[in-house]
Amino acid sequence: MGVTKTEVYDEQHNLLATQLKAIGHPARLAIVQFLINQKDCICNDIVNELSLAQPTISQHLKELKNAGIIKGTIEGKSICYCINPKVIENLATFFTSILTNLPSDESCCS
Amino acid sequence: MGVTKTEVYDEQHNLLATQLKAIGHPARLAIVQFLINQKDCICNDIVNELSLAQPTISQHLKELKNAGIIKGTIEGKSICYCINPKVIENLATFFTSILTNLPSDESCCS
DNA sequence: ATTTAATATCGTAATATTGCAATATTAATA
DNA sequence: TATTAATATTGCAATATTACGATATTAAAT
Repeated sequence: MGVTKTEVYDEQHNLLATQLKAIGHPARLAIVQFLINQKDCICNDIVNELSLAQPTISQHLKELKNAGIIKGTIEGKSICYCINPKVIENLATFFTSILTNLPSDESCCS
Repeated sequence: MGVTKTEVYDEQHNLLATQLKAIGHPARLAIVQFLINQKDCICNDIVNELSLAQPTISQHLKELKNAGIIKGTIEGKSICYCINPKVIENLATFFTSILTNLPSDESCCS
């Protein structure tokens, strides 16, 4: 089949999964980290940085944008892509809350 | 092609991407959350909880295990699967560090 | 030793993803 | 308005993922 049965889970789950999946690719992770380190964040710089063709990177940027990880604004001939702090905050919260909810006594799998 | 060019990125990147990708699926996310809420964490319970067939869940558990997200120990007839706190801690750190490294002034994409 | 219950593996069909060359679009500049 | 530079879209081949039925394995219980 190959189709993820999204209808089985609730909205929150699917949203979170979409965001994690978007960052869960080395190219897109590299793009995210590049955006963090950079002040000016323009696609062509990324093309020079990563060993991927321009269309490939454009596609990855699109996916990151669809997932809400980055925002893009047209800036003349170029485009300015930036991290969307809210989504990152969400993800940070998700993982830290897992940590606090873990049973402190390792009764299992220890 | 369909092949991710992992050789283009460094080890750290690929590892992180693997872990994020593993959790970035609604079924596996649901499994992780189920494990958090549960004391006894046995596969058959998950089968009853999620609307997926047993082989499908077994496969997802395998992927989570391969990515190091969960650990499993045989417990008689059943298996006890648990969250691996170290990996979750890593991921939490990753996202919180992104937040702290973001430029406070929204000079871009504001 | 059989049976039963829990989980894993195999095989396979359907769909998704990755990557890129070719091409299109868009906006600044000459 | 032609040219150029930056990015997006299209089309496609190769591979990966998802899901599940059928079947195998494993260990407790009878």
